[in-house]
Amino acid sequence: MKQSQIFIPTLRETPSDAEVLSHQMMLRAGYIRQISSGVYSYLPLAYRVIQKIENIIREELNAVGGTEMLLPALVPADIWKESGRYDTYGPEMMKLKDRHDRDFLLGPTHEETFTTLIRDDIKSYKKLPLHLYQIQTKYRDEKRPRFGLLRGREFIMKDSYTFHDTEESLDEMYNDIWSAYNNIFTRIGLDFRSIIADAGAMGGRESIEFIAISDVGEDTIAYSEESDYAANIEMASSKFKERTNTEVQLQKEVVDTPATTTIEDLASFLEVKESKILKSVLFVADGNKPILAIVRGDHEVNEIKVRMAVGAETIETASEAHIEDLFGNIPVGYVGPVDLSEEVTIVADLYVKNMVNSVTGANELEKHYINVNAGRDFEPSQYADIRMVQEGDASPDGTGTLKFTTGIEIGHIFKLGTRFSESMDAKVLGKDGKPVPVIMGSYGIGISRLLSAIAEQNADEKGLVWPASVAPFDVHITPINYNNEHQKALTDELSKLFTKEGYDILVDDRKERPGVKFTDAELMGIPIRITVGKKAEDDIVEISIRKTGEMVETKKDDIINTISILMSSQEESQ
RNA sequence: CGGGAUGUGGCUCAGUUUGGUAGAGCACCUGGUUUGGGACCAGGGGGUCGCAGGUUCAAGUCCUGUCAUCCCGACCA
Repeated sequence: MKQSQIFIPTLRETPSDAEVLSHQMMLRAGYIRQISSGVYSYLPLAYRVIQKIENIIREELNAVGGTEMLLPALVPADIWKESGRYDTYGPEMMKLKDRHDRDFLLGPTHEETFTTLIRDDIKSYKKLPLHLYQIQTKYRDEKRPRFGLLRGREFIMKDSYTFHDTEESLDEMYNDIWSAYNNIFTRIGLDFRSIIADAGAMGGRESIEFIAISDVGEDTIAYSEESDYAANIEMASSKFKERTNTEVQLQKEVVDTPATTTIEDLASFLEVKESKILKSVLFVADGNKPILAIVRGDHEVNEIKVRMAVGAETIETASEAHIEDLFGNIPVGYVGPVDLSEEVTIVADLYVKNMVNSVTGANELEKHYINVNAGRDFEPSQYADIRMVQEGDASPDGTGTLKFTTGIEIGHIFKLGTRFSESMDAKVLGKDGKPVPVIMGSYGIGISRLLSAIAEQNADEKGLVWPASVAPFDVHITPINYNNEHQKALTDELSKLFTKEGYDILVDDRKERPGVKFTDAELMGIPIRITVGKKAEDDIVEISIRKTGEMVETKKDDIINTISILMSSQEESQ
């Protein structure tokens, strides 16, 4: 393909509204343009990368039994009202009305639409399992779109849905898709991790997130340096060692503790370590059940873990009004688990088991108890892991310690169970002739976000550096002077030869000076560049590798061979 | 939604303090000279200064409102 015929508007300077490297480079290299906050046009180069990514996804999903289809992005509100998400999904949903004043939305995800389809057309377990997927534009009215394609309001997503009559069938397909995802991200050349994630948000029970490691990522993950354990920080746990504390249990006492509403103040006032204090945080589960979560003073409560421990759908920190209701008019700093009303469920972190003679709020203004012991002075309804892990904690699998890193969520798979089939009444007849709700899974890959993730991991100060598997072209031929007859003849000959061999070729036939061609080529980031210059008369050209900057001269007759060696070493190095 | 910042030609920005009727570099067009790392010379096109209202003889500049974009946070997944 000739460069003069493609729309590649490169910029010499960095647009002022781009902060992160991938965004800057994709703008400068002529891949994307912004049309509105979080809404982008994909120019020809970006679209070629997208198509390459899509084809890798198709190959891998088709290999595990998926079939591609396409649903409308425009969704009638009715089916979202059926599932209950029309009211709960929130302001991220792009809502609109048609001329008859009927409610519609632009799909942020498509569980409802797929479930409707299956409900109406699948009546027997014999038609299951089924894995359907689509590649489609999704809409989420994000509060704060950012970082170019990383968090957009309109974005391209691959979403799969699977339908099953048994849990075993779901497990099997979920695992197949999990490994397909690993293949996809590996082929794309990403440094990524699959991590344990929170499935609660989608109403499911098990979920894995795929995270591309990156400094600009919005997710924090905890991982073991010595094993393959990795989890979203909200889901991460650490290895808990129960110790038998030989310290003698002392008599509980009330002490005056004026103006000590924080753990820090209390610790310095009483001259004890923060780890000697019981931290109490009041939550409200499912809108009405008060939960008092207890963790060690130097630990933080993890809301999601509390929610899971008590088996609640939703959880939030209690409002001041709620606290006053239960404890009277005292600051939260004086709240504690001793002598609480039956109404409040006490959940204690595992580490509380190791604590003896602790300090805790006396539920009275400016007073704390000292020498409080769980089991004697209060009885938690359960002990559970409800703390945020900290860097340096032991990995839960016993191998290595936990480190934190940030990353970009590029894929997410969920075992949904019957969350949607029950609310939307999607049932099939089982072997025994009785209707059973269809068991579902859903599986997403953020395709447009992948562009940014790849670019973040593969750009340098000169521009983008695409992995060979997704590069918009395989080889970039830059004749120094396309008007020179030798150079033109050799360029055209090589172009034909490569095309015949199955390579995607971009020829810079523009009447530009060499410096312009080279800097543009480096911005665009095609893996291999062939420079046709003065030695064209002798059928000699230069091959340069974008990633390493390495450069070799080669004769025309050896070129296919040389390139295929270089390409395969590129693939391997990923 | 809270905090911060910015809107002047396609891009980067100056001009706003102190009001006097819009500028530079790059990009673009024409001609010429150049041709292995963002060339040079000459000529040229392109801007209701985000939008609306107000003050004033006069507004890019002052006032009020509004919209948009970006960053931090919160939120969401």
